[in-house]
Amino acid sequence: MTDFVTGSTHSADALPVSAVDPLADLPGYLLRRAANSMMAELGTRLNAHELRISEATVLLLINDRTDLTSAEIGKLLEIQRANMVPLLARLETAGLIHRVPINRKSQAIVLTPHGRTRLDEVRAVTQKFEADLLERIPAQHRPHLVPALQALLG
Amino acid sequence: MTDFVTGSTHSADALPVSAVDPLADLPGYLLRRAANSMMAELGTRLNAHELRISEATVLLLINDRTDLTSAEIGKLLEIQRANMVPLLARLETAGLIHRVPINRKSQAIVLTPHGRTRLDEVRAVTQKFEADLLERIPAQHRPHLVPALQALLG
DNA sequence: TATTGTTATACTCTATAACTATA
DNA sequence: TATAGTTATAGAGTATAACAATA
Repeated sequence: MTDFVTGSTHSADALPVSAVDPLADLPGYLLRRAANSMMAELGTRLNAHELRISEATVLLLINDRTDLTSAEIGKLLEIQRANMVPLLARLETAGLIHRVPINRKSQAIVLTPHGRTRLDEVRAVTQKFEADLLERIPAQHRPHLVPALQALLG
Repeated sequence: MTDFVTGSTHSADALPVSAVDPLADLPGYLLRRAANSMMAELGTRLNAHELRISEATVLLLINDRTDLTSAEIGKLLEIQRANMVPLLARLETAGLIHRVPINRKSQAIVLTPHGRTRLDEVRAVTQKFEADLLERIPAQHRPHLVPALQALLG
């Protein structure tokens, strides 16, 4: 059998992970491995819609807002101002967003009609993904994940 | 005040994160953000010891084992065989590991005496880091984090 | 035939410094 | 003075294809 996440092929009756990998009980290490696995999975699903995770995240954040600037999106998503430039350029080239001048210095990033349609696809993908992710977690631990992760963010 | 993890400067009495960031309740999104924040923090701490996270992880895994090959380390840590090459080259150049031939095809990766000394430093850093990470999580959620993350790995 | 170690390459995310134009 | 948008660049992690040598 092949593991859904890791792709490893240990049999089900093998020793616990920690016996073969002494790091497998460390929360920080697990956090990185789990995030990498889950983001690889999400990336694959979004790739079918020709979007990167960062691009889909921007679409979800903008939604119907018409007041967000590039710098504000970056702050909310923890993306450097400089790194927003190529990201938004790709979304603009794909016809998913357009720029509405606020003044001569700032411009709002707004979804185009096509962008709104694509956002509906993104929402379907991410909702399915989030549901699948939660289903992998045993019920008794499930309600604790979001609060625990939020605590790590401050 | 500046947040330990995110570096953001929202005041303590601000609206809940989900009010300003509609993604803040999604477990997958939180998983990525939390992992990024924590790994940035760990990276900074290890940087003081001139080690990357991946390098420190390899040292922790090898420990006192003398039977691990590059390919096996890669499988355990989910690092591609090809990406192990520069990683081990850096550790070898730094005098932390050396290679012991197993046969004419394979070679074991083993810590040097200096590597063992540096591993002790790494262990101190990572144990402190893991403890700090857990302390950030409210007590009622704390015991659920590791099992939940392990479930995401398979 | 399958695996080990390796080279080469490329993509993504992330980070910093610096510049301009405007608030 | 501070901020918005941008350019350029670099570091780090990750991924694939391909090769020679050996199990």
